[in-house]
Parts: sequence; structure tokens; C-alpha cells
Amino acid sequence: MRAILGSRTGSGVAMGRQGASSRDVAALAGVSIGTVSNVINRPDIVAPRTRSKVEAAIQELGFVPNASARRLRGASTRTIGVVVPDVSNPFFTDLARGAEDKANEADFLVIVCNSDESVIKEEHYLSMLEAQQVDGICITPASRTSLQKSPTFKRLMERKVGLAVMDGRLRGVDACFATVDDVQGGAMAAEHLLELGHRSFLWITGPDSIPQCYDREMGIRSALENAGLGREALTRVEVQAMSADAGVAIGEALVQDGLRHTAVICANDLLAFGCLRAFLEHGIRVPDDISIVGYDDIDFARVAAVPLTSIRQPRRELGRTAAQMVLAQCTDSESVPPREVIFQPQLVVRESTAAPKAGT
Amino acid sequence: MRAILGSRTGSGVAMGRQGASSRDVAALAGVSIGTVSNVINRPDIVAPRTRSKVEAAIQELGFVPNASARRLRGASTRTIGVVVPDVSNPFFTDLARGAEDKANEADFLVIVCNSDESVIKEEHYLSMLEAQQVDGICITPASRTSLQKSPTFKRLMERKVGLAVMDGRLRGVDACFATVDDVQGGAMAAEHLLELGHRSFLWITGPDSIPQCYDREMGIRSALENAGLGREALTRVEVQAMSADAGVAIGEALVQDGLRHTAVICANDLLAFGCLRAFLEHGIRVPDDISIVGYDDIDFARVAAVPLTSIRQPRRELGRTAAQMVLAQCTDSESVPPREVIFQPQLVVRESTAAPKAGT
DNA sequence: GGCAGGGATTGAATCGTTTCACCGTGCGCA
DNA sequence: TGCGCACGGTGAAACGATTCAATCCCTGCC
Repeated sequence: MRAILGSRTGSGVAMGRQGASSRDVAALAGVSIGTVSNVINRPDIVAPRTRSKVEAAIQELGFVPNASARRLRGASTRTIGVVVPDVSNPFFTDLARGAEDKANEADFLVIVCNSDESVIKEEHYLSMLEAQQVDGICITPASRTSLQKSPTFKRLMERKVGLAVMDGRLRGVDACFATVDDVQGGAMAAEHLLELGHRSFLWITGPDSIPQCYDREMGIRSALENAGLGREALTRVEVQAMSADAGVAIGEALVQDGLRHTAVICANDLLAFGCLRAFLEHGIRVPDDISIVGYDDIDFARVAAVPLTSIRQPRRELGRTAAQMVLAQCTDSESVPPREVIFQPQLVVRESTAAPKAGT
Repeated sequence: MRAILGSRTGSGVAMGRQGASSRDVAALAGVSIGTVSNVINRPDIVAPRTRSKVEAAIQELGFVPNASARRLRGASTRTIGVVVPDVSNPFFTDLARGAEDKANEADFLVIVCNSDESVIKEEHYLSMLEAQQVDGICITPASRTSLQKSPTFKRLMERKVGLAVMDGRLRGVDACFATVDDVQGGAMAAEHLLELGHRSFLWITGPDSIPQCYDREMGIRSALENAGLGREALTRVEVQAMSADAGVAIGEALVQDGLRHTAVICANDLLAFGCLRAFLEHGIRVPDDISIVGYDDIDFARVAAVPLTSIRQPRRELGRTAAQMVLAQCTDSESVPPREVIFQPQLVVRESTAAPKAGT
């Protein structure tokens, strides 16, 4: 009476477009399909003899449970999404890598999505992740405000998909946050330069809609204010893409204009690299003629043409923490994970900063 | 008689742990569930009026088809896996990013896996990807030989999962390959240095099991041979991890030993960076005292302390091509995609190489 | 020896979608 | 008027695993 249960590919080494199914395993082991499921999910409740029979069958057929079917029946897909602006920015690479490490420890897979800071792409990815039935999402939002308005995002929240925002906070959103204190980081950069004696600053940053940029600027401004400087002490230049190329472009423009500041603070190391390169190519000496501070302290900061003073962020740790939060939400179901972890940035002084020249 | 079909959450704005299902949409639009499916998959065969009714219902409920259910019924998951040694190596970052770009254009999602060059981790990831029912896999194998032996890999092949090997070839495997001619690349590096007059080389490389390392070394050796040099002209140093830190360690050791070569060729830019840094810290001048050639030409190569001469690879293009091949295999079903694309590397000369000092 | 109880296993229902055989309806044509 | 056909739409089966109520079997106890 069990003969009828054969797989569509026969009972031997079941192969074809699809691998072996639990039916095949059950047939080969001479048990019911439910027992196979038990062996996989609750091995302890299965009698040792039965268990080893089933395990042998699983081995022989090379059976791997179909995650789609599993998910359909309510189980987890063991998959999380990671949405970042651009993994080719080393900062986000490390964020993603950290998240992947943590996920891997829990046997989860990671779907990586690059939003390229486009709200539209982000929204699109979110809905694909929803369709994929991911268990959770770690996201660095493309914008400070638009995510909250996204219908997909709202649905995701309502469906109680695990959610952790990396490196940024969202007003009025009930999610976990793994952030670095960007206001503090901005202040650190400014204070370092103030201590060296600088009084005139150039701030190269991305669009104001990027929360990190916004916060860092706030930190810089408050530090300058505390030092008794007026708003005119800080000149603000905004770039569209926070890339090395953009940094080069700005650096070139600055050189053309004649340098009017003694110090440059960049919203990330990539910009700083570009800027540095443009300066050096035009014979401007760093830090003698001008100081540069980067942000992120990516691995390459220390091997730059002039090793870069930068604000270090615990990048991998940030990703790990976010993944941890997401996993906690979707694994331990009702245990409430810490809602917010704020890391402190760290000033790393290298050779790109020094006291301004006397004559300035 | 259709009343019985309500969703478990009622007929209004259906919400809960799960989003709205096609049943909900069907109920709201007053059509059958099959019609909803038709609207989604073959809109052309549905009458315009019906179609717009259904589309309105989809909108209202925020319906997103469940990919698991879809897949279960034989459709694609619209997901591919990308397995690389380590995305925090910029070379692989770009490979992954290229693949993601291409996948995104076709509305596919990418699952990124870091094997850390561990055959065990690689195998584990492969079986998770199998369970996820990915449509295809782009992989840079952790080893030259072990993948062919992996049972999971064999199953994957038999199941006709789309497969593309990035940056490496596998003996006796029937898959697509997107590679760069590493033998040629190694030769280019050596020839450049030979032309400058170098005769004594140090080759810093990863384990021989890594195909790229192996091939590059072959290229170097044949170039030296062609130049009439014996095997003793090349000293080989092997590191476990091809990271900047490993480069620093080697660099330090070299300095301790006293430099016996006039040129160093590194199997990747990270090693070159580390080496460069160690040299500079000990007052050794590059390229005056010693020349360094990297490999990959990552973005940072040109902004290094001494801009690095390197062998450029079309990184993103490689990833894009691999993804393209995989997608072709799983989309156009029977159209045979090009089996192999070989890109040519390119020598980029910067400031880290020069003729050896006269007295050497 | 019979029965209660508990551990092991089974079988059927279920998840949400796709697919396909089938059914009405209305129209053109003989 | 009646036949056949095309078009739109329906409904049920199927995909592969999980879950849980039901069943079976064995052991130990009275």
C-alpha cells in the first residue's frame, strides 16, 4: 500500500529537474513522510533506530528540504535581506559582511540589495524581499524620511518582519537600531582640528537627506559653536555621490578657486581620498598646506598617500549587531531584543592633519 | 457560494502575520483565483475589464505574490546565489556588485555567500542555496579541485541549476566560465619588470590551490623562462590569507632578512598595499629601493602611498557577465549561452615600479 | 490477564500559487 | 435555426514540507 508513493523519478537515485523529496526519503526508509519531517526538525522525538534509517536514506538520496515548501507551511525561510546604498563603498561592504557573518552563524542566508541611494530602487527591493518572504531585513535607508511613507515598508512592519536599521535612525518607526553616534563623530573631527588651531573649515558632504551626513554636520556645527565660532567658519559643499571621483572633482575645483580654508572635513573616506589625490597632484602639501579629516576609517585610510586622520566606526560590528537584532526578533519570537544599540565613534589621528601654517 | 472563500483575516484590509493572498484578491475583485494568477502572469489573455478590476484589488490589498508558493508550483524563485571567498576584498566586492546589477535588471535577487576560502563553508553554502531553490549560482571556487567532488555541487549540476564560474576554470566541469586570463596577467607583470631591467623577483602569493594564484605564477614563470632566466630568478612566498595584514607581515619579514630582490610581485593589491606599508615604515623607498607590482587594480591602487603599478581586471564586468550567463541558462531555457568568456587583463603602470638601482 | 498510559508513528489537512482541462456564452456562418 | 468556435473564466489538482490529532504498540502495574 505504500508502493503508490514512489517519486516521479522512480525509487533509485532520484534525480531530474528537482532533487529528491521527503516522499522519496520516506519511501526509501520505509516510514511515513511525517517521520522524515520529525527527523529533520525534532530528531529527539524519533526513536534512534528509525532516525538512523531515515538519516541513511537522506544521505543516499542527497535530500535537501525544499525551503519554499517549508516556508509555505509557516516555517521560516532562514533568509534575511540586507539593503544598503552601495556595497562597493567599503563602509557598506563591511556592514554587509558583518551581517552575513552573524546570519551564517545562525544558518541564515543573506540577500544583498544595493539601493544606490535611490528611493525607488529601495522600494522595489523591499517588495521583492517581501515576496521572497524573508524573515528579517537590515537596512541602511536611502533617505531620512521616505522609508516611513513606503507602503511596502508599512506592510513589512505589520507583518512583523524582523527589522533593524543600520547606521541611522528613523523618526517614528518602531524598529531596532544599530547606530553610531554621528553627531559625536562630527564633533570629534571638528574638535580635533580646533585643538590644532584651525578656525576655517570646509565640509564636503552628501545630500542632506542622508541621515549620516546630516548628523555629522550637526556635530561639527555644535563643536564650532561651542568654540565660539560663528556659522561663517564652516563652508558647506554638497556632492551627489559620495565617491572618490566626486572627491577628486571637488578637490580640483578647490585648487582652482585657491584654498580659502585650512582644513577639510569629508563625510566619508572616499571623498577624502579623492580630495587628497587632487591636492597632491597639484602640488598642495597635506597636512602642511591643508589638513584633511575623513570619516569611517576604512582599511585603506592608513595606507593612503598621506595616511588619513579619520573617524572610525565599528563597521562589521554594526552589521553583526543589526543581524543579531533581526534574528532575535524572528527566532525567539516574543523575547524583546534591545531596541537600540549606539556605538561610539573614535578619532584616529594619522598624518593628514596638523596645525595650520602660521601665516593663515 | 463564494462567501466561504474569505481570508483568515476577514475581507477588509487583510493584515496579520501574512499579507493578503491571491484568494483575498480574488474575493475582492469577484473573480476566481485562477484569474488573479492570469492577471499577474499572462495579463494579455484576460479581458480588459476583468483585468482592471483585479489590478484595483491588488492595489488595495497591497498584494505581493508569495514567491515560495510560486516556486513550489514549479516557477522560478527569481533568485541567484553568488559565492565568493570574501566580499571585503574589493575585487570580490566588485564581482558581487556586477552580478547584482545584472540580476537586478532582470528582476532577480542575489544571495551573497562568503566562503572565506574554506571548502567546508563553501559546501555548506551550496547546500543552503540548493534548499533555497535558487535558479542559478555564480561562484568563485575556494579551491581548484574540491568543488568537482562536492556532492551538493554534483546535484546542483544534475538539477540544471544555472552555473557560472567567475574568475577561474574547473577541469572537467560543464559550466559557463567568465574568466580573466591569469596566465597572461602574470606574464604582463613579469614582462614589465623585465623590461625595466629587473632580474631577481619575489612572488608573494596565496595557497597553490587557488586557481588564480596558480595561473598567475605560471605566467610569471613562463615570462622569466622566455627571458632566459632560470627558476632561481623567482623566489616564492606563500601566505594563508591574501590580506593587507598578511602583506604587512611579509613586508616586515623581508625587511628583517635584508632585501634580496629588486622587485616584488603580489598576487593581489591587498598584499601589495601591506608590503608597501611595511617598506615605507622602515624607510625603504619604493620604487627606488625596490619595485612593487600588485594585481587587480582596485580603486585604491591609484591613491596608495605610492600609486601602485597593477594588473587591471574588468571586475564588475566579470560579475555582470557571469550573472548574464546564469540568467540565460535559467530564463531562455534551451538557448545555449556562450560557454566561456575570457577577458584580457591590462597592465597599469604607476609609480611603484622603476628600473633597479645600478649597483644591484 | 487486562488495562492504563505513554512513546512512536501515521495520515490528512494545510500553506498560496500555477496550470490545465473544462464549461458557458455569444457570435458568425451555413 | 442550429452548429461550431473562440474567448473568458472557473475550479480542482498539484507542488513539498509541517503539524497535529489520531492510532498503534509496548510496558508495567494491579
